[in-house]
Amino acid sequence: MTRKRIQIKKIDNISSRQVTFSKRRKGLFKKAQELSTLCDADIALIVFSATSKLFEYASSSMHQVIERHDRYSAIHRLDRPSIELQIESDSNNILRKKVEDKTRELRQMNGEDLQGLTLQELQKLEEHLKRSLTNVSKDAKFMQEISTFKRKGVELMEENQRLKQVPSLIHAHSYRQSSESILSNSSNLPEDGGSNTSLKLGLP
Amino acid sequence: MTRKRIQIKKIDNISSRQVTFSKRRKGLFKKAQELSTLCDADIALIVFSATSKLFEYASSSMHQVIERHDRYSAIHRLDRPSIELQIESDSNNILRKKVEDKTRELRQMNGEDLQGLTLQELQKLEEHLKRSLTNVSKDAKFMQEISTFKRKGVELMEENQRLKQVPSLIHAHSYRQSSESILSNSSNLPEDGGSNTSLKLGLP
DNA sequence: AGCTATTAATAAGA
DNA sequence: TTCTTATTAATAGCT
Repeated sequence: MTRKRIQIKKIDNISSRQVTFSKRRKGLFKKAQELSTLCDADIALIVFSATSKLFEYASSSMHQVIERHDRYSAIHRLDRPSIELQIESDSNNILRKKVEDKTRELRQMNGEDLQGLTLQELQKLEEHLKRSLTNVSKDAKFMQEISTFKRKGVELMEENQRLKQVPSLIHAHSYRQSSESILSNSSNLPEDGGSNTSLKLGLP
Repeated sequence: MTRKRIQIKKIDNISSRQVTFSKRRKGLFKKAQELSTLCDADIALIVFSATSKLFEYASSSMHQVIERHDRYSAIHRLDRPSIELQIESDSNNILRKKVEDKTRELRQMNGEDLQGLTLQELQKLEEHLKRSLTNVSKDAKFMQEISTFKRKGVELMEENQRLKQVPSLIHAHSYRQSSESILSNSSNLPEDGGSNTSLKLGLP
């Protein structure tokens, strides 16, 4: 991926090997992090350099991923040092549980991962989403109306400016007429939707 | 690295997320093994998908690397407790940020905390919620149907049991009649909703 | 699963 | 180590 294609075999020259190690290690960790973020994956990456220096990355916690891995690979015989577990199980564990919970909640709000829910829970979720949708739709509609009003305001001000440059003799007459034509023109607002908008102004 | 630059955040669309996961996972594993070969590093990489499937790579043996990692961090914890603290607070901060992000996302999914969003973002959220609601409603309806069918099944079996104790002379006659009365009775299913249920059975 | 237009990573060199 | 740059490698959006 550079000036020249290279063969994937151990780099002979020690200093180039070290340079390459730094660069590629950085790239590898970045990729791991990106995969974790993009795809909601739980990742642990452990790298020992040829000189036995440790570099590590874990999307959640190293211990957690390793534990999970041990559990997953059915051949787990020795328990991890329990002291570390005790220590870890402080604020970190609480936070991790929070992240887990919220992640699940979000997935369910997205309509994924529903198979664990009872019918009642599903119906509650459905109601919840309906309420959320109502809120969001109301806001979206409101913002749409606001932008329409803003546009109208600009049009009126421009019209106003033009009229101020007209000789004062016919000023009153043409002002009234032009304004009316604008108002009756491009009005996309529903009749009652627009009429009570002022009432909503304080809320959303 | 492609047709378009992407933001590094969780991919909304499920199938794109899965596709990206496969592609990038493959890339990540390749990079890990290249680094291992080129620089003589000892590497372990553990990846759990969002659906909890395990993928792993180890340049030597997974167990060996994990053991080595545990030894290393144990030793360095004794030597320099500050490193451990540093790592702790780092991951703590990351977790805290995660909780924060997900909390905000959830609030917005609930229709709260919307004032920071643009009209476009609001409309996207609205669409998102509509899609979620559709998913959830579909699931809920499906489960409702399932439970209706289950109930009917129980009724039919009970009826069946009773009929088996009736003298065989009038057996065929009463069985047919009674079954029909049950079927035409408490059916709350919409006509078309019920008709294609068999097609959905494999999916949810 | 493939195919490319693009972006991202990085080998060399400074 | 860091920066720059010429190239190669990875991959996002499509089909």
